[in-house]
Amino acid sequence: MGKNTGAEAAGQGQAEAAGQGRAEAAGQGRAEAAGQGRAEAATKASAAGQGRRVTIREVADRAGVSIATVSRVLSGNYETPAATRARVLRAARELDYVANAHARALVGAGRKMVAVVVRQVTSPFYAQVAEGVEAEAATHGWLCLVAATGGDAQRELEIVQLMREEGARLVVLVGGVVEDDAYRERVAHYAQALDASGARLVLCGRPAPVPDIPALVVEFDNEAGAHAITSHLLSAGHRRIVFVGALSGNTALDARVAGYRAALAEHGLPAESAHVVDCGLGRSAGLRAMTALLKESGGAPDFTAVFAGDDMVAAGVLRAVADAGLRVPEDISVVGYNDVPLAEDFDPPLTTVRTPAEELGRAAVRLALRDPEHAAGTHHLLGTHIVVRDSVQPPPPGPALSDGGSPTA
Amino acid sequence: MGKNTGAEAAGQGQAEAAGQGRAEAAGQGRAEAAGQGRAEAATKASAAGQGRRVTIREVADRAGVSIATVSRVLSGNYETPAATRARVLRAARELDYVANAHARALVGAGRKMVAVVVRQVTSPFYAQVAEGVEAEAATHGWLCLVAATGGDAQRELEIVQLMREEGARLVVLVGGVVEDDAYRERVAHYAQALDASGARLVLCGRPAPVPDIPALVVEFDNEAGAHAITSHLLSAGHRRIVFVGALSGNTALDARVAGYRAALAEHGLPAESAHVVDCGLGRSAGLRAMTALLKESGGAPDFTAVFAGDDMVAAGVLRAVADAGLRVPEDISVVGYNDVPLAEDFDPPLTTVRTPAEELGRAAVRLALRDPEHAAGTHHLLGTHIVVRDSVQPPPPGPALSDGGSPTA
DNA sequence: CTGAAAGCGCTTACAG
DNA sequence: CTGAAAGCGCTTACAG
Repeated sequence: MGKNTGAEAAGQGQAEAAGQGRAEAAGQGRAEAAGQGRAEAATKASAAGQGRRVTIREVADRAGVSIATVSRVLSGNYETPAATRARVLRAARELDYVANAHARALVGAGRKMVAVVVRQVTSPFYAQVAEGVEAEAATHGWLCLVAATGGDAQRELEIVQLMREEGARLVVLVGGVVEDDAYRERVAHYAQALDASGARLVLCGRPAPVPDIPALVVEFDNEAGAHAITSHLLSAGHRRIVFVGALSGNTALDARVAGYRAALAEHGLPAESAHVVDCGLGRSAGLRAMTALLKESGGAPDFTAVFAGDDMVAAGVLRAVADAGLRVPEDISVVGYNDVPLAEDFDPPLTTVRTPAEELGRAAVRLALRDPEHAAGTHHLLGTHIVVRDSVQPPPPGPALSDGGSPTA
Repeated sequence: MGKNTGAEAAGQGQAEAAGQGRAEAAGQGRAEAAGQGRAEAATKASAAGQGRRVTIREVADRAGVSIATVSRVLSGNYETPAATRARVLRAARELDYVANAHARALVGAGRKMVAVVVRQVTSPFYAQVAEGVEAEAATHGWLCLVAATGGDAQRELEIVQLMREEGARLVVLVGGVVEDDAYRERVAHYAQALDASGARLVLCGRPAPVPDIPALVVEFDNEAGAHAITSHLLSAGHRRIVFVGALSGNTALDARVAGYRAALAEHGLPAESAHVVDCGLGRSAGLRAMTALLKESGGAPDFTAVFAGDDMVAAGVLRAVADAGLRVPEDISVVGYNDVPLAEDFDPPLTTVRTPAEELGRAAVRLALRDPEHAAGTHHLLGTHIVVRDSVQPPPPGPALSDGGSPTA
C-alpha cells in the first residue's frame, strides 16, 4: 500500500506534467467538438456525453466535406489533394475518431480475423499453439481472437457460432479430442457452414473426423513421436514400461499409445508387456494414478520406466515417485510428451518429446492463407524429436528387471 | 441471438444420421435454398456459392413472412404464434442461418464483449489472469477476446484502437509495466476515449498512471507480498539476501523491491545490505544473472538467499545454482513470486508468494460490471500469501553468514 | 476531385 | 399479430 503512495509521490511529478495534462486536453477536445458541430450534428451532440461514439458524419462536418470524402481519405484507397486530406485528418484526430468496425464490416469485406479455439488458455501447450497462430496472423495483418471451451461441447458450438456471426474468416480448432458421433457431426457441420460462407476451418493437432470435409488438417505425428521415445527407453534397457495418462478415444493419446505398442512389438516384446493406465491427462491425474500404481506393487514396482501421456502427467508422476521414497531415474525412468517450457526445471529435468507447438499454430495459419481454395482437404504432418535430459537411465538390476522381457538390448 | 439457432443446429445434427450424412444434407439444404428463393433472392443466389452468407431475407422468403417477423422470432423478444414461430425456425434451421453480428451490432447495443490485453499468452501468470477474466465474462454471457502485445507499445495501441472499433465494452490491461511519459499519455488517452464511448478501462495488476482517470484499478499488494516473503527469509536467519530480477520503472517489480527493502530496514539492517540485481524478468535473465553473481564470488557467495522477482526468474536461478555445484536450500535459499502452476515441481519445490491470478481477472470483470458508473476511479487491492515449500532453510554457517548482519533473529 | 445516393443486414418504433 | 419503413455507420459505384 505504502508502495502506491510511494510510487505516486515519486513518479507523479512527471505524470502531472504529461499524462494528467493530456487527459484534460483530450477532454477539452471532446467538448469543443460537441459545441462546434453543424446544425444536425449539434442536435446529436447535445445527447452525447457518455456512450456515444464519434461518427464519420461529425468528422465530415468539422472538416467541411462530405462523408464520402472522409471515408476516402481515411481508408487511403484513393488519391486525395493534400489540403483536403489534411483537413480531414485533423478533424478526425481532434475528435479522436475511430471507424465503427461493424458498419465497415457490413459493407466491406470485413475485418480479417482468425479465431483459435482451445480447451483452456492456461495449458502451456495450447497457449503456445495460440501464440503461434497469433504471431502468424499478426504477420499477415490479421486480428487473432483466442477463445476457450473448457472442454465443453456446447460452449465450443457457441464459440464457432459466434465466429460465424462475427465473420471470422478462419477458425482454428486446437488439440486432440475424443471423437464420438456427436463430435463428428459437429465438426462436419462447422466445416460445411464455414465453407459455405467463404470461411475456413483448420483442425490443428487433431485429424479430420470424417473424410472429405472442407477442412485443413495440421497435426503432429504422435505415433512416430511416441514410437521414438519408447524406443529410447527400450534402448536404455527397459522392458517393463508403463504408459500413464491414456485417454481412450482421444485422437492424440490413442496415437501415442499406438506408437508405444508398436515400438514394444518391434522390439520383440509380447503384446501383454504393454501396460496402459487410462487415467486421463493433467498433473493430478498423473499423481493419483502413479501413487496407486506404486502402492499396488508395495514398494517393488513391476516396471522400470514410465511413459507419461504428456509433461503435466509426468510432473504428477515425478511427484508420486518422490513421495514413495523412490528416485528418478535411479529407480524408475520417466519420460513425458510436449516439452512444455518448464519441463527442464522438473526434478530431474525431463526427457521428453518436443512438439513445436508454436510452429504448429503458425503452420495452421500459413497453410490456410496460402492458396485458400486448394488448402481445404489437405493434411499436413509435423515432425517431432526427442529432447534428452536427466530422467532416463538404464534400469536398476533387480526383480523388476528380471521378470521383464529379455534384457538383451 | 446465436444461442437460438445454435441450439437448433445442434438438435438437427442429432436428428440426421451421422456426421458424413449430415454434411451432405446440409449441402443440399443450401442448394435448395438458392433454387427456391423468390425473384430478388434468386438473382443474388445465382451469384452465391462460396463466400455468401445466408441472410435474414432468405429465411423470410423461405418461411413466407417478412424479415421483421424473422427478426422477432429469432431474437425471442416478442410473443409469436406457435405456427409462425415454427415456420421461421424451420426455415432458419434448413438454411443454417446465423445472424450477421455486424449488422446486429450496428443497430442494437452490440455484442457484450470484453478484451483482455496481455503481454503474451504463454506466460503462466498472464494466462491465468486471462482465464479468470474469461470465466467471469462467460458467467455474465459476455464474449472474451484475448490479445497479446508482445510488450510492444505500438501493438498495444493498435489493439486498443481495434477494440474501440469493434465496440468492446470493457478493456482489461494486464500486468505491471514500465511507466514512462509515453505510457502515461497512452493510458490516459485510452481511458478517456473508452469512457467517451461508454466503454470501460480496467487496469489489472498495475496502478493508475495518473490520478483521476476514468479507469478501474485492481491489483495485488506487491509491496506487502514482498515484505512478507522477505521477512520469511529473515526469520529463517538470512541477512544477506539478493533480489534478482528487478526491472527498474516497472510498477510491479518496483513495489516488490520496495517491500524487500522495507522488510530489511525493519529488521534493523542497513540500507546497504540490500542488493538488487536489475536484470529483468524471465527464466533466461535469472539464469544469466545468477550465473554471473556466482562467478563473481568465486564459489563463496557473499549472500545466503535469493529473492527472485518472479517464479520464472526463480527457475533460472535454481538452474544456475545447480550448475555451479551448489545446493538449494542447503547452500542457498531461493524464493520466487506468483506461485506459477509448476512451481511445486521445481527442484526443490519453490517457496513463493501466491498471487491469485485467476481471481484477479475475475475481480476485474466483476467490479467493472457492477455499478459501472461508480466503478471508474476506484482502486482495489487483492491480498497474497506465502506458500512454504522446500527452497528455504536457515543459512549455512560460514563466511557468508559472518559478514552479513547480526545473526540475532 | 468530390457529392448524393444506394445498399450492406439487421432491429425497432410505427401503423395497421 | 405482422408489414413497410426508417435508420444504424459505413463504402463504393455513379455522376458531376
